[in-house]
Amino acid sequence: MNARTPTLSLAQPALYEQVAEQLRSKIFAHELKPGAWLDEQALAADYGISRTPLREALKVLAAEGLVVLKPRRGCYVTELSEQDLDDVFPVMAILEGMVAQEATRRVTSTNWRNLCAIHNELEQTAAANNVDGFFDANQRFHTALKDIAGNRYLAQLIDDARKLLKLTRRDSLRLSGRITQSLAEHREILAAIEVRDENLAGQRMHDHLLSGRAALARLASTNR
Amino acid sequence: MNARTPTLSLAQPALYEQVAEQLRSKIFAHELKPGAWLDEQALAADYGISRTPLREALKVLAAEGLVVLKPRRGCYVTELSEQDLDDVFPVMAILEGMVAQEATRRVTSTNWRNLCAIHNELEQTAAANNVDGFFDANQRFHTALKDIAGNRYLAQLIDDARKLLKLTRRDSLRLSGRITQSLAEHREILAAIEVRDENLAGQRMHDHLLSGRAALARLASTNR
DNA sequence: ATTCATAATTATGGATGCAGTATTATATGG
DNA sequence: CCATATAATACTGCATCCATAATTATGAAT
Repeated sequence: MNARTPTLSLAQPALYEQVAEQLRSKIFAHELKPGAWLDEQALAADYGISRTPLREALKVLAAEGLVVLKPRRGCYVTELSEQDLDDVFPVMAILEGMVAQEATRRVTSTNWRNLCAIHNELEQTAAANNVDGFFDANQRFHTALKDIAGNRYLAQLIDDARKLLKLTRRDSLRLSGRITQSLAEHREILAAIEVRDENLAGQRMHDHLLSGRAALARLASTNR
Repeated sequence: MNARTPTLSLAQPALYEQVAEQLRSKIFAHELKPGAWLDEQALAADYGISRTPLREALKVLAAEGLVVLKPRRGCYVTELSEQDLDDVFPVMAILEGMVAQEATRRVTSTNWRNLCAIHNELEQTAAANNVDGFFDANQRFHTALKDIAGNRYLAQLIDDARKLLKLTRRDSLRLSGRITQSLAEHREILAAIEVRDENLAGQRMHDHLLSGRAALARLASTNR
């Protein structure tokens, strides 16, 4: 192995991957709404590329569940039903619970300080009623736990599930009182980690996720 | 909607899907071994098709984790490390545990009779030391539970994980004594379902999967 | 003989072109 | 005026072709 052949290729990702990422952003931003048809040649022309890499990108997105490919009929952005949410959320709750459990087992003093730092941001953004800041810190808290848990497969599944859930633009944190409740739940989770009670931490994280689902359901019923 | 436009298209799957399925079989049969390079034009020539649908199939397999795509360097069958197995198995144990729990909650008398019928096959094939028969009935038992649980997302994750595990040809059931132990565990799971103790059923299924992992690990150490 | 540089070969990534099927528009009959 | 049949259009799916990067083979120099 010499300097000329970088095995850890920092090479730019393939074109189809770049396109897939662009499309993901468009889907998450609801620039491409659920149910919308993806016009291959229009998109290809848009990006100034041919249909070949674009179609490969669509295959990837289909595997992630973000779009559905109807043979001979084209590609459409996935529409999540309430039933789908009811299927995905409990699974995600279990998986996030497992992360919390595993992380509690493996947490070091360095990790712990980092978690506390992020939690402080949660406290402060919540006090300032800064929803976006809370959302961001919340995301980083869960990411930090995944890193501590150290199970790449588990982390992958959770990331995939989160991508799916992003298809619904609804955000439970915008529900009145939800931030306060979410913060309280986080405090309890952190407390369980502090005393190294892995089962309790797992259980509380699990319930935390389901509590988020319930909030989302309330949001759905008020929004109609 | 008229007879001319079958919305439930029974149309044959796209070529890239057929190819993906063919390749999956080859990978599972270890005709294509972990680490092996997939020669695009050779395979395309083999199937008598062009490289385009073949490459689309490879994207799908990559998303499933069965192959890895190295930019500008080609496509290789995924090699699972022991670490990967240690990551995947606990997750699968959790998921299968959730299936058992959910199925216990929803099982009907009809379901129950079906489960018992399959379990009887387990008993008989085990008594006859029919490993392949036991393997098959075992598969159908788990599938039946997934159907009863009725969570499509959960079922999908488990199927994906099982595909990954098929990359290792090792089969814990071939380990001496494993069938007897597996059968005993199944009996306990069934008993928990019978008394509708969902938590116990989930716990026992979880442990059953981990017991399978342990057997696999023993197999790995004896095989070297 | 071994190592490095250079040339030839080969494979991947992407673009273009074409056939077949879905969809839409048009026309004809009731 | 509406429904059905037919024609026109448009898009998907696949094949072929080309450019570029990677690998291998060849040759020269130490």
